[in-house]
Amino acid sequence: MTRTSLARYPCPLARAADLVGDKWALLILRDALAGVRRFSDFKTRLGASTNILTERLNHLVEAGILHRKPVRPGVQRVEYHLSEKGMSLVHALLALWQWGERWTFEEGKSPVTVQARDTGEKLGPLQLQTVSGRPLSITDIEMVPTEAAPAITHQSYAALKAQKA
Amino acid sequence: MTRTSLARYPCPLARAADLVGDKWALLILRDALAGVRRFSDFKTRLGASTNILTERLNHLVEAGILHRKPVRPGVQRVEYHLSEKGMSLVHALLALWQWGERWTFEEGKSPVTVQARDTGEKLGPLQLQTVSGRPLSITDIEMVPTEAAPAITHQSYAALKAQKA
DNA sequence: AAATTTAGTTGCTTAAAGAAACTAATTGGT
DNA sequence: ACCAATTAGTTTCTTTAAGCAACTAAATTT
Repeated sequence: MTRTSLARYPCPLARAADLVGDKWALLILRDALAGVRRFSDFKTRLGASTNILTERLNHLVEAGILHRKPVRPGVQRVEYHLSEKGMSLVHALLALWQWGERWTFEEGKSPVTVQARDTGEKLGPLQLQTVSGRPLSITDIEMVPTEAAPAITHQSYAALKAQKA
Repeated sequence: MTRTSLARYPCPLARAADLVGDKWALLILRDALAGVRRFSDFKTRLGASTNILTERLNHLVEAGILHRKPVRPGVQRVEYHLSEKGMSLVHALLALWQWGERWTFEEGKSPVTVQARDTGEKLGPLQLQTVSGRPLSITDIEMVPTEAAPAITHQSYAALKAQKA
């Protein structure tokens, strides 16, 4: 009865969810993107207990999303830095952020917001587009299997559960 | 020792994470966006046990993300439909999806992808922009407190944990 | 050099995840 | 119309993980 791991599911969303689909992980990433690096700072900002925080940070490090770096050379105390892989979660975090502003606060009542660094302008919604830059609306897209998908697509994902992490 | 609820945290991301920051919720939403409506279809596609699925669907219904609708008038069997609130999670889901394609599969090996419905073109990355439409890169943005934020911003979020859901 | 802060580890308790077995409506076949 | 199968759950039980508290060893401050 081990906990279901989505790491091997043949779906990008499932695999992403396996790594960051968790409340604490999302909050850690929020703070990391805001520049937080130290264990104690994460702790006070999140309010999570140390064992939980330790475990989540280790997971994110194993996943290559965070990097452990000595605070100064020669010393074993570490800071947690975002890797490129971690940085590129901004879009997802920001999308969730904007959704949260729209649906979990009254209009204009969000206590903290994201804005353009240079002019302070508010952000608009993330724009869907094709690789060539043609803008799309949310009804213009569809999920389709690729050539890389053998029989699995039309099978049940349940079969995957045989292979636990 | 109740589980920490993020529902009252003064942060849009925390509140969003409270509602959808969970593996099963994300997978349910993925399938809902792909057009799945029936309990049994969710079950076979997710491979979750029925009690878990029941609980998650109920949560999403309570949160106003899904709607329960009788399959036909006069009958008590229901289908789960996305509300507008649910639909507007597309950006977040798609951002996670794209991150998953980039970082959890080899190039071009994702078995299922999202594309433009009309031409089948691949999607490009979600584009950050200001309300006026000026494109921004991920380093051009910053998190800032608003006027709606009283003293709380510089306090620890830990204090919030006193108020459990 | 002593006191404090930082970054954890260990042990314990409660809550949630997961499996399996069961039930009541609804639907399909003959 | 009747019986079998499917659908949408509920209930019970076991295992895993969340959360708290107390402790420890480096590093930093005074």
